[in-house]
Amino acid sequence: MQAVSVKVTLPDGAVREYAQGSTIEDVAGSISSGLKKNAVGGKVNGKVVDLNYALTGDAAVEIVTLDNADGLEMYRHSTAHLMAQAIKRIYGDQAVKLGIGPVIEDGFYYDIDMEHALTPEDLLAIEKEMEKISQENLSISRREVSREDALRIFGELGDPYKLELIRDLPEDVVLSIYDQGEFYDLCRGPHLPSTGRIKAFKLLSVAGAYWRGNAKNKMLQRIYGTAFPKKAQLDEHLVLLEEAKKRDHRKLGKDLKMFTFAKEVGQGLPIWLPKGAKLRRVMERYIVDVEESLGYQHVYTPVMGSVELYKISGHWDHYQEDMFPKMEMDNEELVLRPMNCPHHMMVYKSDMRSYRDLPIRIAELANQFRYEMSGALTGLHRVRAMTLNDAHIFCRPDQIKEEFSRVVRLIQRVYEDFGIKDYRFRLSYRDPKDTEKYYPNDEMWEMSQKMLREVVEELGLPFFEAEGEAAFYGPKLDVQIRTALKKEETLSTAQLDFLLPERFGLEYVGEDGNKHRPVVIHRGIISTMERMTAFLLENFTGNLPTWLSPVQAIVIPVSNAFDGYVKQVEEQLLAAGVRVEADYRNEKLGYKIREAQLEKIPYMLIVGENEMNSGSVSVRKRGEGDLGAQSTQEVIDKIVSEIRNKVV
RNA sequence: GCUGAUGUAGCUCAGAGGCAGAGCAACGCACUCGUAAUGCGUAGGUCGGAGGUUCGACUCCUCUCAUCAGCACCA
Repeated sequence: MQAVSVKVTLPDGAVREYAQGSTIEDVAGSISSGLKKNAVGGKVNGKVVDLNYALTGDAAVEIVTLDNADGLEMYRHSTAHLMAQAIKRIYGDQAVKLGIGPVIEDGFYYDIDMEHALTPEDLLAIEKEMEKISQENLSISRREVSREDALRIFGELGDPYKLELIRDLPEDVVLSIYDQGEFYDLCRGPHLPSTGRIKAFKLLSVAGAYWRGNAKNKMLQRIYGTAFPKKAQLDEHLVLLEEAKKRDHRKLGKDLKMFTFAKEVGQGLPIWLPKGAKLRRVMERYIVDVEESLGYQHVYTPVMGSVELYKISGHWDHYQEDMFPKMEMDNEELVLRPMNCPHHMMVYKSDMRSYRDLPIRIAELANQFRYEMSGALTGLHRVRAMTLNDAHIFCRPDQIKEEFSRVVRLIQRVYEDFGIKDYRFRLSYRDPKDTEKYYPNDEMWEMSQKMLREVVEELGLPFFEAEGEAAFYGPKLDVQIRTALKKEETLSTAQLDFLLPERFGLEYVGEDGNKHRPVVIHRGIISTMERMTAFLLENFTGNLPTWLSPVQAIVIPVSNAFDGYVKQVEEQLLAAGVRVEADYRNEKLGYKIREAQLEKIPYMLIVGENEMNSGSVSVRKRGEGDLGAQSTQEVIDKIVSEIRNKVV
């Protein structure tokens, strides 16, 4: 009797036959010996599997090697297991309880629970042990177990976290355990065929992490690491991490004298130094001008408000803990405002509104204060005192779409002027399971989320969706960016709100003479001045476009003999509206150039005898170097036009 | 807020139970200079703060503050 065979379709479309029970390794080997050597697993009908996975029926099969994303993921996952095994060997099987150990972007982590607090030195010892286990080249194999067996096995091991995971898995899920030498772990897999395949890895840090991401649970120790198939790739990655640190706005902000913090002033309270204040002023003028040209009306409202105001809005219920505590004066209770919406509601309410008046766009560069938890504070990204480029658009329901699209166009225009290219739109919905956090009105939520989604789809914006990221009063369209250290943050936001108009009893008189309720769109374009500054510094590594640079040009004499001419050039530039400095210090030219370069000033204008005699300056442009002598007037015209056109 | 690490001159960092160190920056003097660091000199510190152990603490212990990483939070 002939053995049953299975038909395997390869990625190039070729169909081959194999005996039933053939493994991925067999398939790879039948294609080429090189592929067999490089294969670490396979993809069967789109599902990633182990190398020794046996084919039971006809299937589309792809060989997974370390050169593709699936292979790299397996590699890192197996490295996480390798680390767990090493830790158990060093600290004892019973002493170490394992949580979860997933693959993440650029690496992996494993959450563990143990008495001993791991230090950076311990990580080195763990790495050593990992290397040893890799040398041992233990084979990694999968076995499937029943739920009862799994509970028994991890019960005997005394691992409460794995037991909890098993209990929470759906009934119909196939449980599997991966073995490598004496070590085994509950895992869906797949994994590399053996520990010897793991060549280059590094444990990066250890930090606390709540079990299952819940602050009410115990805090475990999370060890982060990364792994690459080749040592050279690992080294390159580590260099990139170092480079990223140099782009950190906290470092650049200090080096470029943009901002500082002082214990004496308080945690998370930024002090804008002259250079940073200049950048901020440029941004503020820019955005106010743009907004006014688009029909926004700027207002000023106080940085404090009565608790009553926030009770009406609902902020008091939701965010009381995150506000600076109330001050009781006379018969009033006041708080530093954490948000400006309620104040702007009162701007709307200050007058009778007709349907003809709408939309009304109320804007403010609004200073606000939030008691961010100490651990959340990060440079200018998260602060306790901030100025938001805030606005509230009050419109009729039939105007939502148009107003929303205007906001999106404004975001795009501003991003173009600021040279922001790398961002993603996120539609932020409520988490329907979280009834605590979101205003309970299913109908309102469903309507506003649907409406927002339709608007965004109609605009043809690429977007992704995120549950549980909405504001308590409504869904948001957020613009997500990444910091130098690859953390995702929201820069711009536009939010659809049916709730606050309700709570504040906002009205307008419609065409029909009856009272109607307007809708509010909350929006921030350049975010807070603080966050945008942080972002720009990182985005440009401090090399701000000329129109945003605090100092746009510096005039440098070859020696003090030309100070008079320097003064003359400086005044010409000043008169043309260029932010200019001159370096009259008695130093060598090379020295002054170096300093100006480190300050990242876009234009250095160098003058000596030749320039003085010909009414010219030698231009040294940031990033381009010495451009030679040019007539002073021409150079000024060029700089002015670059500023005017916001060249980035 | 939680877990851990760190805190020494303006900056970057070394050191260590027995007199506190370097480079850069600052200041002074000389050099008057042509595209990323001229030379010499001077000054600069309650070693984050408080308490304790000790004959003696920057060093060891406790507490506290700040910073950093991560978690949680982010209207």
